[in-house]
Amino acid sequence: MKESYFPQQIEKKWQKIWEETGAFKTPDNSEKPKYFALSMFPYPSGKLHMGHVRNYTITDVIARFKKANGYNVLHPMGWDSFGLPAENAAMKHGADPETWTDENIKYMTKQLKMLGLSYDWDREVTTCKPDYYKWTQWLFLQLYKKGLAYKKEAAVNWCDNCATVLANEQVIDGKCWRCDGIVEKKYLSQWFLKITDYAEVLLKDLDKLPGWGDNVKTMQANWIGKSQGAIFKFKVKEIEGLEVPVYTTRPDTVYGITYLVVAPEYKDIEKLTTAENKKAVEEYRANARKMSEIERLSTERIKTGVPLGTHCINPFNGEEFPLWTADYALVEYGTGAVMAVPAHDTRDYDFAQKYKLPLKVVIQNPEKPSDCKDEAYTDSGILVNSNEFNGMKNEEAKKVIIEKSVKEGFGEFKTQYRLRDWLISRQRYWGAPIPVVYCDKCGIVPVDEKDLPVRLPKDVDFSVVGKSPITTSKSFLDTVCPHCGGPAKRETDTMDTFMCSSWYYMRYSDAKNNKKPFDRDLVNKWLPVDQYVGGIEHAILHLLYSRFFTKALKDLELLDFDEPFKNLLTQGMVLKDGAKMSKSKGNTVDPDEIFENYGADTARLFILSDSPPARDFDWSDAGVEGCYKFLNRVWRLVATNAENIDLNASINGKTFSKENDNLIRTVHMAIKGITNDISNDFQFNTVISKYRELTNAIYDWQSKKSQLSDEDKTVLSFAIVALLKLMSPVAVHLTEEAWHELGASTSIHDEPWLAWDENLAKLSSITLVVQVNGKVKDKIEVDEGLSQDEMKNIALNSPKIKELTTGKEIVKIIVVPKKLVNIVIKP
RNA sequence: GGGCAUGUGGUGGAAUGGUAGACACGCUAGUCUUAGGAACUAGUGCUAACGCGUGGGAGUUCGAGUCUCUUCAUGCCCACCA
Repeated sequence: MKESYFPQQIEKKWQKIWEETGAFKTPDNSEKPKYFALSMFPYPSGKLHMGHVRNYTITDVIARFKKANGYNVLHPMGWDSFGLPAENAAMKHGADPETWTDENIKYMTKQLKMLGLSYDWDREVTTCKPDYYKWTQWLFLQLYKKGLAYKKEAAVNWCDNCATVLANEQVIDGKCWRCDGIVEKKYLSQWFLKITDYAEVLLKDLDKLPGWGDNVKTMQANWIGKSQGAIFKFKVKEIEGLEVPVYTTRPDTVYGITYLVVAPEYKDIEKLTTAENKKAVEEYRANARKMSEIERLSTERIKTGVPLGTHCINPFNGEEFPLWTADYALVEYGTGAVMAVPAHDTRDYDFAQKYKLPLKVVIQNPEKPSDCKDEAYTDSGILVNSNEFNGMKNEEAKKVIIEKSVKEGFGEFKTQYRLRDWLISRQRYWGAPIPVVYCDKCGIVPVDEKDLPVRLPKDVDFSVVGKSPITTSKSFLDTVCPHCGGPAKRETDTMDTFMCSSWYYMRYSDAKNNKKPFDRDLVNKWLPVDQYVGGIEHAILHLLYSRFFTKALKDLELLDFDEPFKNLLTQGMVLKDGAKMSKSKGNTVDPDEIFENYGADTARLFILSDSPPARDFDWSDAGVEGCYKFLNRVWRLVATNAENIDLNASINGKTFSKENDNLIRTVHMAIKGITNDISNDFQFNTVISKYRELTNAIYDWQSKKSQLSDEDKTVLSFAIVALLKLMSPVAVHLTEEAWHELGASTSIHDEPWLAWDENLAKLSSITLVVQVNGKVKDKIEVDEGLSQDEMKNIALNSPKIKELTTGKEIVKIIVVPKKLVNIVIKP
């Protein structure tokens, strides 16, 4: 065995052998229990970045660990390959998006293979291929038939740069999530999925996910945004028969209303405006329309509004108050109208201050009454000025006040969600065409299932501006109506790529099926995903959509489970010098260079070593170097001892010298510690520190031996075999090469994981810690298995302790078995 | 403004309520080398020392990095959602 470590040669060699022998193929049928380990599949942008390396290494180590522990592991990979960058590249370089995407996939596949990942490539899924998007389209049709996909005219988020609409989830601070362009509101007829039908169950079932982090769950819960309250209807004084309904979560403050606000886009606003106020209201509304989302959402912006001239009547007490329009009321939430209670709501307070509107106190803190002149009182308290409800606690009043409104016919209980329906149309080329046609006679008609897929046309002009390139195709647009056979036009919108990624993990269970998206038995066998690993940036978008899809497909009886991902690990970002790696900052590290200079095993080891997976990881060149040196150290340890190592040596049933016994104990402790660290939240950073501890221990042991006896060789063999096996999920190539150099003929990756002996996984002696008043004052080496009294005596007889306790009154003595004695004295 | 995280040496980070700083990076000496950015050995929280030390302040406990309250700072997510 060569004493020098040449990762590049070793890695290429084994990658080839593994591929040729089909080492990572996953059979559908196996006696073993299943385990589905999944990384979020990448967008084929061109090259892997370190975030990918981290993500896939984490999942790969999990997959290999589970495989060694007796599971039939499904560990697939695929490509989220529809999307705008391909189209932009096409526009820039004149390349076909398909060619551009294919080339990227080819290159990135090569990189993934160089990383030594244990994927079953037979199950590869590529969302832009017709054999995949056919089924995305098919699923759309099933949702359409079930009434979960619909088209409607709506104010949508429009990004001019990308010339397409965006889902609410894709608008960040009023800007486009992709290009940072300013998002405007436009009225367009668009396709939506009815995710709001599932709002309640999507919220409630978060409780079924103990394997998800609370941060992700609260983010989803906040996004769904459930609130409970009431709708009250207010009669308009000037107009017979017209009512303005409002949604409120504070029905207890209903006696404190002093005005009412409707959104500028409110449907009845023109009717509610008097002739004198018409001009001012029109101006205000025109201005609101022009404002971008960013300006409008700005918190710092001072609230503005204008009166409409009309009034409403409070049905609870007959009071009259004016109607205003102001853009702090949102047309798309609740009813688009708000009852304003300046005394008990900070926004209403600010507005009332500005326009000198009155305020009326109806909730009081009995300990600290306030007239609310200086600020709104928004905490709980006792009702005042509220007729029969005076003296009630406001939390109790909420219910009875709504009950009164229900009984008298002007109100109802109402649960409201902030979640909106999912807008899935995109006016872009590189996506799955929405499979419907428009017929003059029959209207919207779904494409016949047997005619799927609706293929993307090739005869398109990518240089067009301001509209989708797909509309330039001559072959695509005209078709016949599947219903009446008459002439019809195809839908030119394509689907949001998040549709494609909402079900890809199901396709892995039956990737080659050309009869259906997946076989029901196979999807039920492999899913849900046992461990999903990916970035926190998908906490809302992808993960919420996927949960919705799973529930909808269950209702369509295509599968039998209701949550797609049992356990979720959200990995932290990869940083360099404390900042996120990005091309614009110029602080990226190219994985290819790392593979070339140090090898994949070093990259894998390092990316797991410094931080726990959920935390951000700071890339350092010195750290890479350190990992490379460590692998060299391991290699040298094995190589210099190759002649002394017998893979078949057994320590069972033998007794050993003290120092050999100690090395055996160290190995058992390492097996136990590493197994527990992986099982417990995948703490790979401590796993790797235990590799180092074990390696150091073997070197130490060896440095005390000038010559090895047969017993020594047996113990050394035991330790080295354990070290290699424990390291095999991480340093996949090095351990395989060493394993074979030591004479094995089968793969180390087919060896079972190691078991430890609880009696050996601890030190033979213990350190007795002696404290006085909780402070450590002495440490004494003692045998294990002392009685509590013996421990106490040893502690009290220690010279250091005697010195401290002489002449002092001992109040009590605490003894923790096998650990410590704490002597409490009076000071 | 709301929610969720996170605060431990020069740095990344370890610590079932029981020896704080495992394991590394870095640094300082030294050995071996023509040389070393290789390898190995020793040291490395602060303090001259008594001692002091897990962002600050309180509390529970025989004992707190860990539990409770409070406060500050940083990061992320949401944000005029009535």
